[in-house]
Amino acid sequence: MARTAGSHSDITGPRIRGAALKLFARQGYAAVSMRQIAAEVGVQAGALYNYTPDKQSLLFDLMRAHMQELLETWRARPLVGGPLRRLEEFTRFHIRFHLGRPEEVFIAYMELRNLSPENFTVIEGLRRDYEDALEGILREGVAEGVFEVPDPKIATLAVIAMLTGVNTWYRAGGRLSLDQVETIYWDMVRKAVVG
Amino acid sequence: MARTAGSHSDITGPRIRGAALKLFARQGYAAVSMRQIAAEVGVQAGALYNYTPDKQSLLFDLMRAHMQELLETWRARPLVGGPLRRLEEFTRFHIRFHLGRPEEVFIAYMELRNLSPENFTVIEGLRRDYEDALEGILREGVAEGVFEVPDPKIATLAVIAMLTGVNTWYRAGGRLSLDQVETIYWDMVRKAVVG
DNA sequence: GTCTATAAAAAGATAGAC
DNA sequence: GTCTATCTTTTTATAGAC
Repeated sequence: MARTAGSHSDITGPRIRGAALKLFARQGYAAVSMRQIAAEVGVQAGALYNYTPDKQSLLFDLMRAHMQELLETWRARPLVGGPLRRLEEFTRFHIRFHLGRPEEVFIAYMELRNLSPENFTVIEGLRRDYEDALEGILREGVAEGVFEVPDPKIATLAVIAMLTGVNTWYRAGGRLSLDQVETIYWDMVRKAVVG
Repeated sequence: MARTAGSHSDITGPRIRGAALKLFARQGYAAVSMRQIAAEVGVQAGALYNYTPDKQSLLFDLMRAHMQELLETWRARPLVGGPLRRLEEFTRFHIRFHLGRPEEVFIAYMELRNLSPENFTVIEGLRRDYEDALEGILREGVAEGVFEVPDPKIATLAVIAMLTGVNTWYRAGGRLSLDQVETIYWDMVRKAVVG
């Protein structure tokens, strides 16, 4: 059955989000024009407005989808073992998830200031939920005497900053396998929080 | 002695750099216009071009000055003690220096992609020099058997990422003093690299 | 749903008066 | 050294034909 000429609504939407993801990650939200996004997709700029009310929504939708997937993927994992085992799970999960989505991660960290105030509040809430997952593990470990952490909140932020930093240097096909990288970071995380 | 009307070359230059620093840090390089910078200084946009050839040079000069001051301040410190002592020095120095310059640090990390290729190469070289300072300490500690680090290069990047992360949450006048923050991070760094 | 065309605003940078 | 004025380009977003 022939498709109506010019009708591609089922694929154009995802392609627009994909183009925005790629371009925002490479050049930054403010430096990317709607025309560039349209050119990447292969349509004219005006057509974009059938899929997004404005440029801001494009950014917000990307960031929200990323943060929600991060949270839901973590929460869907089976809860096994004590704090030490779960901290290792978190460490390896965080590295693997983030290295698998470098563009989304880059945008999520770099473009917070380009969100409208209302959108910023939403994304900050999701980020906070994710941090709470790690903080819960650390507090549990402290309560059980497994971890020695003077300030669980700061340790949470320090560990996440350290782990996320892997995205700045890791490239697939490099000197170390993903599993080796996970193990090296887990070694540092474990030693840092175990008394 | 009366000054020539409209002549302020000795103070306008620094004021332009200060305004650019503030605005680039808050809104991002691409989102800031030359007119905004001029308004912040209290001059018209055209006057800026007496002090900078273009917007790109404004960004580059800020980043280069920051990285050079970071390197020179570190190198000016007396070299005392063994690897453990020097790692503590580095940790406390890094936190104190970075928390004292939140805007410069933010720009140095967020605006790399807005540098021209040639300017990017220069800044990356300075950043690499700074990383080498820490890597040297770690390698020395490994050689002396004080540190147990499977991969000094990765440990360098991990430690710097962790320490720089303090800028995302620390605010003067908060629950913890600067010295307390330094001590908490030093505790984690020490444990992470000592076998 | 996509196109062309355009409105309306803002951008980087320059020219020339003072 | 700073100003006003302007050139030239680019921007986001919309209107209306197909």
